[in-house]
Amino acid sequence: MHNEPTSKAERTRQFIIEKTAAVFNEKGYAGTSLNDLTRATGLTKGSIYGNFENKDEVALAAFDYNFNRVTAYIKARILAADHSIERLLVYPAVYRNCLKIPFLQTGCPILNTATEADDTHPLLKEKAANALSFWKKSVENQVKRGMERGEIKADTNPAQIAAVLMSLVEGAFMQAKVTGRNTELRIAMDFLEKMILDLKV
Amino acid sequence: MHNEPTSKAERTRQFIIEKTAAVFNEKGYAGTSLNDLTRATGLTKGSIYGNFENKDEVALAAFDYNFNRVTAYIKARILAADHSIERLLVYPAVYRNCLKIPFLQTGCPILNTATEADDTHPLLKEKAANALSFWKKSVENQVKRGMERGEIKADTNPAQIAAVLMSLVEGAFMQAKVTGRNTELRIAMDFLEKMILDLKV
DNA sequence: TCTAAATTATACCAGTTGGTATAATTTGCT
DNA sequence: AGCAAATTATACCAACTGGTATAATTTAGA
Repeated sequence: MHNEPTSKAERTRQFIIEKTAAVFNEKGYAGTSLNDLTRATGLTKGSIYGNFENKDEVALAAFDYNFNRVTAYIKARILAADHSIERLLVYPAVYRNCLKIPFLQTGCPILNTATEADDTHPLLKEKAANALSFWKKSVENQVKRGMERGEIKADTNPAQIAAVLMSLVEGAFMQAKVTGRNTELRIAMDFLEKMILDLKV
Repeated sequence: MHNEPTSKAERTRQFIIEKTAAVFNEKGYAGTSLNDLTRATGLTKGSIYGNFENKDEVALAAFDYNFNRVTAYIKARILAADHSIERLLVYPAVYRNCLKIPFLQTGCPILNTATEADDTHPLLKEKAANALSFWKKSVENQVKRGMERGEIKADTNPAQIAAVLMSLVEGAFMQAKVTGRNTELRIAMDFLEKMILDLKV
């Protein structure tokens, strides 16, 4: 983490990303207008276009920012644990409360971006797909680490755990978000927890 | 199924819904313009507004149509089976191939609508939430029926089965749609199948 | 077949969209 | 402090947005 001499423009660029990220996640790409961006930042169009090529570039940067926040939050909690089972349990523990976590209040960035962009916006679609790959690899690596350390049963299939974990989280998150209740989310996360605990040797 | 004397307007209304439903599911509510609607139908704005109050009303009708198609398809396959386990297995069997089913090619209507509308469009949001409730009740009823008939273990929790089944389907569908591959979908549906088979007495 | 009513097309509206020159203002280096 | 360069604001653009009167055309019953 070296502090490079940030120019005004670099700082403004970052400021724009931080202020608009929530708007993009809330309203989607098509639903967010340049006007929304100026309102969210207090800047003018000229200023925004001085730092970004177009709306696309802001949206792409905003997605990275949103995804990064989630990743950093999860990562911190994972590193705080040592045992692989504990580490995997971070996912149900976090998403169980997703409706209360500030930057998840407007929904999961991956889910939001994936469902909007899959048929309409190739660049955003690719970002969402890459985010899923990254997440998948992370989970798989935690499982493998657990197996190497003798903490997780040797016959465990990392790819299976990752696919089921991610599907449960995303599917349950969607339901919680749109129904406004977390009954199903709680059930799904309870189930996921048991599944993870069942991996213990 | 009584054939009421359908007026021209009623037929046109239905025609508009059928032709625009796919567009709404593909581009979303905000991403679909009146222009898209005229292009999809070959009709003019005047004609569309002669049959609908506004874009909202078309979108809401289109959602019902989209959801209905999925429901009808699933229902037909469920009724073709008798044993409760077989009936529940319809879900993984169908969604395993979701990328190839014509009216699911633009994604799951519930998922698409839920993620776009949850923060932006109360009416659509409610429709998505109601669709989830309907689906949940259907699964729960199948499980209960199976328990009454002695086909499903007595200690099964219908709400749990419904929540896990729906989360797995929606989460895995999303991944398949955005990555363009069905590896994770297949894994998740395999898992779901085993879970359902495990309910057998 | 005629005709009143129902339906569809035309032509328009004001407001908004994403985007861009250009002018005004800040920066930050010497 | 002075000044060139980088940054931000202003004012504008054509295209498109959802929506609406009104005119033209169909429809279908007598």
